[in-house]
Amino acid sequence: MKKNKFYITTPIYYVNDKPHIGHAYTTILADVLSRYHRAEGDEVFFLTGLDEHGQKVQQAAEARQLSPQEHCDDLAPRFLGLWEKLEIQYDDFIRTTQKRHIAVVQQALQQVYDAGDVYADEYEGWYSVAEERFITETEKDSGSFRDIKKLKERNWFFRMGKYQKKLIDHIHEHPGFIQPGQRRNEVLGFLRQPLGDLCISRPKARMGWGIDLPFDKDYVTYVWFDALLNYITGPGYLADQKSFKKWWPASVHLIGKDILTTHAVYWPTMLFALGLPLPETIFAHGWWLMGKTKISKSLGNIVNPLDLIDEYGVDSVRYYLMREMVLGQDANFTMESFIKRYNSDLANDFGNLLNRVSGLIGKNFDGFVPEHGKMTDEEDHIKEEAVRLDPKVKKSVSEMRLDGAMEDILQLIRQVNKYLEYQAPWKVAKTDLGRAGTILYTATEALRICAVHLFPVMPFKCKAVLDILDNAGKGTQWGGLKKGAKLKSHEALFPRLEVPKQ
RNA sequence: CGCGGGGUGGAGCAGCCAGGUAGCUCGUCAGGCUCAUAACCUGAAGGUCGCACGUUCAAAUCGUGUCCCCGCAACCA
Repeated sequence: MKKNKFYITTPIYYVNDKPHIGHAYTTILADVLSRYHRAEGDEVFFLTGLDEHGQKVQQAAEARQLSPQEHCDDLAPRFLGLWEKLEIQYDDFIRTTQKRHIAVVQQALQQVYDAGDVYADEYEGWYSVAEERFITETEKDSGSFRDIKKLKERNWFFRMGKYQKKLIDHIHEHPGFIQPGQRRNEVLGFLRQPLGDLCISRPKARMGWGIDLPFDKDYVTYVWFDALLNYITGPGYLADQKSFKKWWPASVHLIGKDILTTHAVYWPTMLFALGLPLPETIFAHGWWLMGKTKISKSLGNIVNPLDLIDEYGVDSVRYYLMREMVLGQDANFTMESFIKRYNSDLANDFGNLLNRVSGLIGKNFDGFVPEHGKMTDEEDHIKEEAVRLDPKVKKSVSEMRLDGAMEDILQLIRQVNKYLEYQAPWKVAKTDLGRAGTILYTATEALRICAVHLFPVMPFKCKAVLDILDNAGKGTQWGGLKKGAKLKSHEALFPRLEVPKQ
């Protein structure tokens, strides 16, 4: 089903540290999905940003002897720099210290307060002096916290429990609300127990880096209540009604599995309290585990996948990340698997196919894409598969199965390699140039279609392919290749990586 | 018995919901081709689908039990 508007978000990243692979993965995934939707003609709004309040930020700033704001201002460009490097085409970059966001948080708080969903109460629990925060009973029992004491503190609470039934009903009525299904079950399991209320304040005496509660100046807002609201600040809640109405509710909140509860429980109840519709989908992906990467002398001691970008190009890293992580599962990052993917998929199959067709067309047709003659069953079969690829990829993308989409495309590329093997245009050309032309046209057109489908994942390399094919059409329909187009000479698209034998 | 997910040839996954020849990628071995980035193509070896019972003409697929791994379990991004 085609939608006209697609509003996708990443979490806003917490700036207590430098950006890492987890941030990069979620953001690339959002970018790839955005690009697929744009390619389908959808209007897209892609929001990402930074979560800059809270205790951890305050502590990180103190450790560097900076003010919290200075600390954030210093880290923000690092994220922006990485997004640039990763070719991320976001539409808006939000920082929770921006005026527009502070205004939304305070007005939202006031609204919820006025509606009677906020009350003050004494909270008593175990407090870790070293960590400067309350810890859970489980954490206390784990014994990994020293210097703990019972502490009683007055705080403001949001009546989250009030919306428990409504949330459960919503999840039941909207099977796609929390994905994958496994996570949905997890949330439903969590909601089987009574849902308590949420503490949404922190006394300034203890933690001052946050947004003032509008109804009590001695407190700042709990960081999650602040952060989640970014999703409505972005499209213009309270500031630009027209824009907000156009974009909200979000199509997809992409998140890591570690922040499922906040997004699937806190956030929806907050939206209920604000009288706003819920996002269509909250999608929790898995984690990148740093597997046992063998250290190879010739490849250097690359331990951070982000370092691969400078070495092997942003496109191959984007491809690897999209291809290697399955749906909502965890994935292992290893140098071996990266090289394997790169060589087998990108160098041997994709890049090599380009060389084959461009080389053959160069030799036999002076580099001009030949006219195709009569299509035999073999050509019809390739064409049929190329046409079928479009709905396949659309389906995989709509289900967030980027690994499946990549595999679908690679299957066609392999099939074209096979087709060439059987048709052997390098032989046919000697006796029947017309027939060879038909074969090469078919292979090249199929390759073009694959490049178009791979474009959202590998924008640089796929643009290069289309350029080599003389500004070939960007459509996924058969026939986008210009007849008589002059192919450009080129280097290997993905030079094979040599791995020394162990 | 807190809730949930998973255990499939050397590795990583699909198949399970709607039972009926166990599929894909990588790796290994043999062969072919030689247009191409020592790439590409074909074939082969390799799995009692964690284990045990049960339902059924028939189970990786449904049910029960059991072992192992993992995730979640509220104020912590």
